[in-house]
Amino acid sequence: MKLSKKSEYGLRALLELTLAHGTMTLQRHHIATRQHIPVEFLEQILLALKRAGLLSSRRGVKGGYALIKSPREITLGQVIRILDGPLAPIGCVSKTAYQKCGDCPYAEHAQCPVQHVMGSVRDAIAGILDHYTLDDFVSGHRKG
Amino acid sequence: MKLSKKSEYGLRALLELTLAHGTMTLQRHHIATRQHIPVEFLEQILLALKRAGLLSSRRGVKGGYALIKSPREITLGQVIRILDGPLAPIGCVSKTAYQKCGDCPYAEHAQCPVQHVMGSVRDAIAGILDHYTLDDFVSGHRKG
DNA sequence: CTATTCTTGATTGACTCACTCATGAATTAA
DNA sequence: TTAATTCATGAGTGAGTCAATCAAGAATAG
Repeated sequence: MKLSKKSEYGLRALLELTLAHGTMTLQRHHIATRQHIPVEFLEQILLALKRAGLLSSRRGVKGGYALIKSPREITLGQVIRILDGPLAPIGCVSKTAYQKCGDCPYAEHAQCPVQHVMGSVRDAIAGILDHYTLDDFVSGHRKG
Repeated sequence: MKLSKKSEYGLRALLELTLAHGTMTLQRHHIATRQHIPVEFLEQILLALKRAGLLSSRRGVKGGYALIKSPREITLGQVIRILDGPLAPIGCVSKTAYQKCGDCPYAEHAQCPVQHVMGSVRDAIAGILDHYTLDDFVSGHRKG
């Protein structure tokens, strides 16, 4: 039930990129110093987000990263799935990365009590994170 | 965002103990074979649950484990906290094990956007697991 | 006393987390 | 064209966690 540093850093980096959206590109060291994130680690994160299609990048002197899509189209759920994998607490209730549980004696029947309650937990988590956009994320920040 | 094997096994073991509640004690090998759990690993789990006050145990020939409290008084939230630690996805939103985040630039202001959304996630998870008792757990199973 | 069962604590191998480093490729300014 | 800057790729590392496994001890019933 834990959010990794990778995802936390990723969200904080996207916060900066959302604030800069439309006006400028941000360099990794800029994001790193503003958000207190180790640069080399941040780099992996930004590249993963780029490969997933959320960011564009340019190399060289005036290079940097920028959001490709609108902050309203990117949800925290997407971001966390990219960086941390599925939201579901257990593979057999994941909708984006289902995995049959091998050792569970109820595996075949779909009457597994663990599966039942963990399904609700998954839905609750996804219900929040898949409807919370980067735009919501920064507006909470701006207002606060 | 993941449930450990330890917690999963713990819940499945408690399922057996709940079904047997009031009628008999169960031995670890019995639980282990019925639920396909490695005995030695199960042992650690049962002992942790005992230390936490959920189970009683007896040694010797007619020994075994039994639930101490009523299945209506034990929630899955309690169990998972014992075996896996806090439900909160991040320390700074945990109610049972709060921890200030060290590197977050918003740490002091309580306006941290990550904290805000993860607080809702924590509440959603705890809202389910802290109201779901062992009794609910097995009745879903019995009916299903 | 003996077999059974829980109890305690140590140990293990594989894996993941959170970085860190080294090297290469693109871009721009001089 | 050269040098400086910045992203890109991939490998490596140390600490720690997960999921067991093992060994030796203590209580209980018969």
